[in-house]
Amino acid sequence: MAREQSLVTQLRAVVLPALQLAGGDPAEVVAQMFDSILDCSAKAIAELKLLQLEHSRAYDAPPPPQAMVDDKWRVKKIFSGDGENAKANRQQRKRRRSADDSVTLETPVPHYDGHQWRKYGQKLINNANHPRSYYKCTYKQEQDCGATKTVQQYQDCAGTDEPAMYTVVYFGQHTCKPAGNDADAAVVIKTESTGRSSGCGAGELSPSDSQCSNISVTCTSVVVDHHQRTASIESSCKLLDMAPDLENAEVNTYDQLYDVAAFSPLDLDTDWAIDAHGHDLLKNGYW
DNA sequence: GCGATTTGACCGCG
DNA sequence: CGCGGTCAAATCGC
Repeated sequence: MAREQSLVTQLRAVVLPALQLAGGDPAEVVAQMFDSILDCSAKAIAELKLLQLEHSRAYDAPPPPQAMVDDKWRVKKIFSGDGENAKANRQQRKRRRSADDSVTLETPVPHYDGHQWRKYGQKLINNANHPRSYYKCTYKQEQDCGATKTVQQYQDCAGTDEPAMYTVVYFGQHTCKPAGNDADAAVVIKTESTGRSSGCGAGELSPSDSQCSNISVTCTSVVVDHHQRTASIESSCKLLDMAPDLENAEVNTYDQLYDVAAFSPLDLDTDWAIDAHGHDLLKNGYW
């Protein structure tokens, strides 16, 4: 995947200048397509890295979630705490990160890692051109999930064809289960017309950010059930313009299944989970 | 109105 | 004392 990403980036650098010389709209459309391809591969890489991390932790005597959280944070002052003083309460919560137990990832699309995050801070860091953003798991409150991450851009993309690159550092481990996720092993491919570009997941990036693709998507929902090896199109969408006979179609082979999926734009903002079939593929080295 | 983001203040650590 | 991480009130936006 990394190799593919590198090659696409190189191809982009070759093709785009030529198209821009020719002038016209195609250059813009092609640029958006390249961005979308890079978005997809970066998300896949991020997901695989996280999965790899979770696997390696599973084999390395995983501590109970709460113990992990407690080990990760060091609290210097513990106040016996009748809570009479708001400052004292805040001090009790003050913690400092340990460099251990963190995973660093470099990616042009820092938000597509399969989890939902809430931004809680932004800070200018010494000797850095861009601020660092701080995120915690959306489900921290409800499910006491201790996962956090920081995102910092380290490569300027202004005036170049290179995509902006971000350093993403993950701390802690997700103990949450995203809402509305059934135990069912079906893969749900869901996209919707939000007007928001596919490249701007958490809304952190400015509209001018080069990672934002302006390709609009109106496909609303495709459900793929690997158990029954069927796919049904749940609502009409642009997908049907490309393949009108797919509506309510039954797809009986995996090749057809993936053909359907290939027409469907990936929703990179949605939580993704690898289903049982995916785990089999992983186990057998197909990915 | 409510959830998410922004931003200045606060705090611990080195 | 400076830096980085977190908090929480203010603000935004749907």
